[in-house]
Amino acid sequence: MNTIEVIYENIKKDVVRIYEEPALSKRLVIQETKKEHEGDITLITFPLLKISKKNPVQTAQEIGEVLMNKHTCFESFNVVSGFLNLVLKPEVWINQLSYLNGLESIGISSESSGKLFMVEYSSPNTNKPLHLGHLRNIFLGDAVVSLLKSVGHKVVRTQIINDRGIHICKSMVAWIQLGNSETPETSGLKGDHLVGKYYVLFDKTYKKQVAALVSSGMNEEEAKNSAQILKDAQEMLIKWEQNDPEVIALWKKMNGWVYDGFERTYQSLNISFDHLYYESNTYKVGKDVVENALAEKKFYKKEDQSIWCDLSSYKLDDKLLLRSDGTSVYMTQDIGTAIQRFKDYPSLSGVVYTVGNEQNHHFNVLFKILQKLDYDWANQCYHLSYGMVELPEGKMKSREGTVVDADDLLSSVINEAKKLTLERGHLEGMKDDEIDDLCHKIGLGGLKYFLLKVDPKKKMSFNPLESIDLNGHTGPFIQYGYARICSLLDKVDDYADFNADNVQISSKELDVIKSINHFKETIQLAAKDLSPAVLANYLFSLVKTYNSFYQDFPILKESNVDSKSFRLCLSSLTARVLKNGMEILGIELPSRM
RNA sequence: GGUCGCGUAGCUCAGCUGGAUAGAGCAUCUGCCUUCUAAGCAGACGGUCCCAGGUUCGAAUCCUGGCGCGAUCACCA
Repeated sequence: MNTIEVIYENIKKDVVRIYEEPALSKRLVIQETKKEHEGDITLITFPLLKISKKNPVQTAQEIGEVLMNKHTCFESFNVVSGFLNLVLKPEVWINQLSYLNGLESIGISSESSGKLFMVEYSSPNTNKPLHLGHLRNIFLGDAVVSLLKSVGHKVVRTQIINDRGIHICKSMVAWIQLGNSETPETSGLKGDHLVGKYYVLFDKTYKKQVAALVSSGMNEEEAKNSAQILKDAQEMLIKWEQNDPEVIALWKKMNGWVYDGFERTYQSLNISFDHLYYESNTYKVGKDVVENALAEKKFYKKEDQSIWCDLSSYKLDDKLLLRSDGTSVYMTQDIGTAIQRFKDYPSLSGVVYTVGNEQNHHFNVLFKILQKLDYDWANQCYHLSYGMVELPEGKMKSREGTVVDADDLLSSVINEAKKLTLERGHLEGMKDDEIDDLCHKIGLGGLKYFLLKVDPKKKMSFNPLESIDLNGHTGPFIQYGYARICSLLDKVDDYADFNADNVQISSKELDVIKSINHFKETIQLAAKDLSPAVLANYLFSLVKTYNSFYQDFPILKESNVDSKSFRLCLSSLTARVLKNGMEILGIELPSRM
């Protein structure tokens, strides 16, 4: 039985009964007692004064006496100004520990909610390799998937592959004109890096051409529109939408390279997806819907044949949905994708779009358009917006070459982890491939934790040196705490049940139990807010609390069998919480490091 | 200019639906390895919670107005 939960409920009921005021239970504030005061549970009496018609101290005293008389779980109570602090008997906490220890799966819901969610994340453009910003997206999305699962939902992991549009054509044109038939095999480059190279080459050539036109007397505006290589790309996009076989063949070939490259990166990140959507398919759905809606007069057409959605009722500017040349834009594709998803999964309770906050406006508009199209699921779409990742010297800019490449970053954190691990020299007897595996876990875990510990909606600053650091508020700190517990538990064959009467519980042990007791509500909160950071910060503080206890009590040297078993139980439970929690964040815990 | 977001220690960040003396990590300094892994622990130093009003028993938290930073307002994605 979850004793603590029951006690909270009882306090509520009793206070309601004392004042015979059912509406009270909503206004009651019951919380954990702050460290600096004596007690476990605190009831704040200020909201009750109007009903009790007494001063705060008298009210607290009155309630305290009733609770003490009625229940056996309280040792004592004290009143500090308006705060009623209740002290629980130690055995209540020991019982709670036994209860938690007996749970099959601690913190994670074993019951299904019956709801199905879809989470979209990653979704990179297929013209550039992944960078640091994508990593925040990927780790965040993946952790949100696990959070939703751990509160009982079913989840479909998805990404939309941005495989069409003018940006793809740019790489293709550049490859034809400047590529010398270079392939990943001949160049030795990972496919995504190779295609990215031609995207950059396009940009360089384009700028050169614009500059040439300007120096020959054309004004800049005009030059930007008439550079030959840009025209070539635009022409290619039209051919692409017309299914020109040659263009399609090249497109398939180059996209294939990119996918191979991404797949390799995903593998080393331990990431996978259940269902992929391709813009090259969904833009057609979008186009059809737009045309039908036009016929129903939900949208309108301008003289130049472009099609628009009127959003003035939402105080937003009108939005273009089909260009005058008939090709579709980003928004058209996203409309199609959303519709396709609810067609494929009619029982969806929600779709979460993990996309950077620079697109807040885009999603705002998208959801409004879907409402305008009368889809009843439009309000089940949620934009999980996250802030940009910046470097100490400022924003990442591809033009200035300050973009942090995902593959490079990953291998550098793993190398660094290896260097530090070998320096410590605690791994005697471990094989080389085991060490490599361990260092991958540490490096990747450190990186994930670093990107997840910050509130998603805030922009964050990424310090390459600090991310690799293994001290302080980091993933490896938590991994290390876990490894130490594993090593401790390794040294005992088994530990018996303990007799609660023979256990003297210290305040540090109490802190650990209380902290563990918060695990479930932390997950629920994190899932509700779609914020893995809440969980990440919780796990860190749990390790700190545990370490503080661990330091003071040489568990294996304890002569009292019950005390020893109690502490081992506490340790193993902490390890289980850490394992479950870190798994949700997508971080593996090595049992030795 | 309009809209949205952010502003907490020297730096990076916590602070749940308003609650008691605002917390961590890094950095700096001091202790602790003959004791279960010192990637650790204990302690010191460090704050006008951007500013000004308002709401109330009580505000870092809610409201209004400033200031600062960022994003966005594309026939780019």
